[in-house]
Amino acid sequence: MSGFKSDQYGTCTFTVKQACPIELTMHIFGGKWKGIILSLLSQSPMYYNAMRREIPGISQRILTLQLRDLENDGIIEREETNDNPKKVLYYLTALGEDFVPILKSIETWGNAYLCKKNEHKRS
Amino acid sequence: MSGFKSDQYGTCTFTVKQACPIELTMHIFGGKWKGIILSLLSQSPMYYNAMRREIPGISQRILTLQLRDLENDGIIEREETNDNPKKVLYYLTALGEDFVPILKSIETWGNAYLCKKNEHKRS
DNA sequence: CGGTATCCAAGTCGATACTG
DNA sequence: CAGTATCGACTTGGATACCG
Repeated sequence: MSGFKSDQYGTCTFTVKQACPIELTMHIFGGKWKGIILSLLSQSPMYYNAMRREIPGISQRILTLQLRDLENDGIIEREETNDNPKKVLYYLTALGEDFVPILKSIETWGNAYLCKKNEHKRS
Repeated sequence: MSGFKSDQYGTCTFTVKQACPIELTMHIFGGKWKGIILSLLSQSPMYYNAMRREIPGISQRILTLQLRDLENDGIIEREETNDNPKKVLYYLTALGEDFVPILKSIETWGNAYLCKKNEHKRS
């Protein structure tokens, strides 16, 4: 992806009219871990450390980065508790909820794809 | 994305079971121009140069690369004519066709997103 | 017409260490 | 607990030139 900040998409000037929102959406959800994050948050709101535990292999830096991206793009929101030390709860916005059905279709397609590939290997 | 070749996904070992096919799918369709390419091919099969004309700003190298990716992942196929000079027709496979409805949902979501963002700017 | 080859810039991820 | 800072590695995309 090439140097776009989310806010710049408002002035997108593609001549292929319908392609632009697709690229935008793929850019928003295309981070390496964003699918996992979204599918976790689609089940219930979740605290930062709970997410880390549910996503083995992700580093603190990367989790924070991806969460910031999603927050800046209006897909999730964060809410700090008053505990000490504080905890931060993440949850989907309405915009994020709207994407969940699409995420499910994507998951379904991916599973079908894996099946077909495995068929190929066996033959 | 991190060094995965498509074929390696068959041995994916994520503990978050459902997240893997999502990441796989986003990886297959996540290239910068793949959305545009797919939405063009969803309308009709298309020759290489016709695609170039319909996607202003893409270079030959990149178009070829993205087409190769999609071909290797089983989303599109190519067919050379016997003309001289030869022409190459690209078209969706069944697997690719299956993704078209999802692409439409993604486009719809993206348009809704752009609307909301523009509302924000005006207020 | 439909590509390759080369070379470079930018983006993205990751490991590690440190902090309020 | 939930980050930030730094630095390095790899991937992706782009400009340009050339080829069968």
